[in-house]
Amino acid sequence: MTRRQYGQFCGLAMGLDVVGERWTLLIVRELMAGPKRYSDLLEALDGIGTSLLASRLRQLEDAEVVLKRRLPKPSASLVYQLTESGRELSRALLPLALWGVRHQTHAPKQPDDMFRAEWPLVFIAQLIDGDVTRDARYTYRFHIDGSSATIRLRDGEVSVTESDADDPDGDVDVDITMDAATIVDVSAGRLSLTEAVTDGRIVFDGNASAAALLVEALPERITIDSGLIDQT
Amino acid sequence: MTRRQYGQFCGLAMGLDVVGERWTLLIVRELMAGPKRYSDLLEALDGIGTSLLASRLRQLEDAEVVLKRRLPKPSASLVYQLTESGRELSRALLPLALWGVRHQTHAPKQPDDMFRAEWPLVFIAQLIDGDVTRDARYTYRFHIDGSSATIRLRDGEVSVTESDADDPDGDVDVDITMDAATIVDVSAGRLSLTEAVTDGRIVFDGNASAAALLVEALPERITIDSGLIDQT
DNA sequence: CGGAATCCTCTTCGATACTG
DNA sequence: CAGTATCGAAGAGGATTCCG
Repeated sequence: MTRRQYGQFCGLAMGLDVVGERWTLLIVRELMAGPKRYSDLLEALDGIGTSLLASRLRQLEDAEVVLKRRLPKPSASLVYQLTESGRELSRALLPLALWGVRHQTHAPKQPDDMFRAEWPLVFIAQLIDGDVTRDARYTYRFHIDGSSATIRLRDGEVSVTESDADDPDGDVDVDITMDAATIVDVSAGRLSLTEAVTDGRIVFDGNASAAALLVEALPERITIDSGLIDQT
Repeated sequence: MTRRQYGQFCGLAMGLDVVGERWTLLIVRELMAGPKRYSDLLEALDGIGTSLLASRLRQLEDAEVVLKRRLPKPSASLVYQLTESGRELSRALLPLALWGVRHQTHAPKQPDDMFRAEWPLVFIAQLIDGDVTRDARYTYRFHIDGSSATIRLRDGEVSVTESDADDPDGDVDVDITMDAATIVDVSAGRLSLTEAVTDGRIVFDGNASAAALLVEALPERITIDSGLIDQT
């Protein structure tokens, strides 16, 4: 069984041969918030159908975008995670995600739309200026429309993970609360970060200097070019 | 008939709801080389099938990524072209295309792979540094594996168009010849521009200072981050 | 002739059921 | 928990036909 390919000698077409099918890039997005198990993916990607997920994961493994790994001792569960190539792909998705949120926000939020706090955060995390956060070791827990996710700054690295809202996890420095419409307005550049804060649409609670550092490390206003600015 | 949507309140998912279906992004890539007629698109996108092309164009019009326009007087033919939103999308595709060419070049080139000189050039043109070319008015004709395309620098703007190799078009300043493997190696960063020139894999013929300007305006070596560097 | 709509076949997707 | 098997529905590919 040979998958449908475009048969074009072109970077975009070759990329789409690998990650252009339905659901594939959303699986990659899920794994941008750390390694996940098969059933985590199945739960996050409502509607995917179990055999299609299995098939997509196999394709991504074959393309060396994703690898399957058995977690050490206590858990011993199988997880899927991004390879180096997968992480490079995830950086290439930021401009596309910013374009999508900027041009394609139909209604503010359909009542039956799915939403997870990690979805915007894996992209916004890419906008954090590493020079500003180089020596910081802070943990931010976001609460957005009933969903929670955590951004950690460690040794100049930024990581995003999902989190249960009532997970004790005592190392949280700042709790940040907003609704889904707000983070989309900010992501689309319709609302600047300070506007959102002064309007009370984003509420910080906890270590004030940690909160200030995060605001300083993010662009004041996200533009379509934010994803194009070199972050080295 | 309601199109298949992901139903997720996420920028990437919303973007893919519009441009994530088969062929859609390749239609956008075609229009990055200027307005084209229906039958031009049908010819360039081998295998698409006429009714699918019509349907995709209608979706892109509805999403205001593409618009249909009647050309003035003499030709009076219908052309499709990118809107401002479509041009922003095309900028967001550069990192994805660079990822694709870097990680997914299977064999050097399958003998039955389609190829057009404009395909790599619409992306490479985005890497041209506008500060360097601000006052230049040069025309470069590329000849790659039997296919030709033209890059024009005008008033700080860069445009790419397809061109018939034997089109007289007397305003060409430099002819640039290479094979498809070379431009892919350069795009993937496996070969630097000066290496390619000194190895004779890229041959310039014409106005030497125009040629030197183009080389100066391009990155010496294309990296996965080249698409992420702000070009303002 | 350019720009499609129709029809038919084949493939892919989505959902449910089932298995190691 | 991590998938495979199955099957009806939707989408894609190719040829032909239609319209202005």
